Amino acid sequence: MDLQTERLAPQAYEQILDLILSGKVRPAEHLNERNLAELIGVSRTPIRDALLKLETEGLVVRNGRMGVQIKHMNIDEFLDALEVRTLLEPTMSRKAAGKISPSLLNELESLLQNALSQYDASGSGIDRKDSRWIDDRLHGLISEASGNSQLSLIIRNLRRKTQIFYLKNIPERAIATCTEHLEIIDALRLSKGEKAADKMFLHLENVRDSIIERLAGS
Amino acid sequence: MDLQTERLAPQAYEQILDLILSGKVRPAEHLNERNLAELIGVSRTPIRDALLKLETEGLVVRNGRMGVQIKHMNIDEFLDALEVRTLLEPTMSRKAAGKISPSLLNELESLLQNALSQYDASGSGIDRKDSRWIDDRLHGLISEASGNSQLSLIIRNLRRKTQIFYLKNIPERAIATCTEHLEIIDALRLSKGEKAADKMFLHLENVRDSIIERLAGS
DNA sequence: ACATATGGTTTGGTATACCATCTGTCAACG
DNA sequence: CGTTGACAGATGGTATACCAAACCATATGT
Repeated sequence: MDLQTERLAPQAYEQILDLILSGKVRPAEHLNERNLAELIGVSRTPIRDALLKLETEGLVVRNGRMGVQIKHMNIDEFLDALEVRTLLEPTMSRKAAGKISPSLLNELESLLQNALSQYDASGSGIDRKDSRWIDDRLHGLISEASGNSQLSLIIRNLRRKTQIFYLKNIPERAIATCTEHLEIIDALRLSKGEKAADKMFLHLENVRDSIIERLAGS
Repeated sequence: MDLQTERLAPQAYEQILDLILSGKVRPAEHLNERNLAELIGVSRTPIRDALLKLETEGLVVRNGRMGVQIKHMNIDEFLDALEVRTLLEPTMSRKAAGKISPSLLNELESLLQNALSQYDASGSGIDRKDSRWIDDRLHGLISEASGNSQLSLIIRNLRRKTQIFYLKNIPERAIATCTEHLEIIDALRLSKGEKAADKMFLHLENVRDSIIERLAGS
């Protein structure tokens, strides 16, 4: 194998995480360590490290000798995670207001405007990978700016769990998400912490409602 | 080795966790996999599994080839964790009120009364191991009763992090903690969610203040 | 035809071998 | 005496060997 200086376990982790969050492997699908090892081109050891980490993060479950599979999130667990996010992310936004740098806000705004105009042009919705990347960047930067490291870690983990659930989100929600995010950015830019918290709260309520509505319809 | 039916990694995890939380190994002390393996009587593999899990839970840090050590929590990280707990645990208590069974409340109350009378008798404070066990049971049962699985997981992890920090807590706080916990239990027994949330909030404020005061004094 | 027995295959858990790198020490040299 | 360089030991990361359990499918007996 290559140099030890570039550790293999983190790379395996990223690749497996991408398989999960991009929906390339579906919940209930069984993975096994040897196949993953061959796929990624390393031995079982880094794969096990990665799976172990994913397990303690709650993204996969390992069923004894029945292999590992993506954690199946039922609606209750999803709502639980979203409820905690609703407790934390408005507070996070309030704390971030006035601390996050204008240049970062500009970057976020242009990302969002870009996605929106891309949608107008194509009419075919926003690529989910792009959408997820922008979401991660936005929530990530805001949580960093909030200055509470624990908050950042927890929210990142919770967001992944909710992402697993709505892998096939509705295109219209992607648009609404953009505009709601823009409102949050506006509030942050004006250093209006309370308003940012409100907007974040409403955003999460909308996410919840759209999921509930979608499940009721099916 | 023994049967595979009893997996070794979880046992190693529990033992190492106890070493950490009981203060048998101090922050900054270096651990290495081979010594731990010999100490616990298994090979390196289960040890690595356990350390990996502890790392992703944020309780230890692994510095490349410089071994692993208990994560050193500075005051800021402690306050961050406690701030998140202050956001979550009152809500948890509110949700638990009216759901937690009276028999569990009775069990908790007798545990606390027991600890208090033991203190009165000996005058030498409450054994830290007992104290921690009661704390875990109380917060654990309440978070379970809240019905939000994600909340339980997050709070358990946060509590461990704060526990690492105040390993040598002040004996008087142990007493105050008991009485504050009893107040929370009372509120829960009367199904007064709002009061339980208030009491939990005050409890966490007191924890924070006592730590800050103690650090200022030294 | 159905239930049970059985052997072989697959899988994760554990142990161990190996390697590249880091650490620490000691000696040689300025 | 101080600095540096090299060598030996130790350490974590990775690969691999091995095992017991679980699974599957075929065979066998009733």
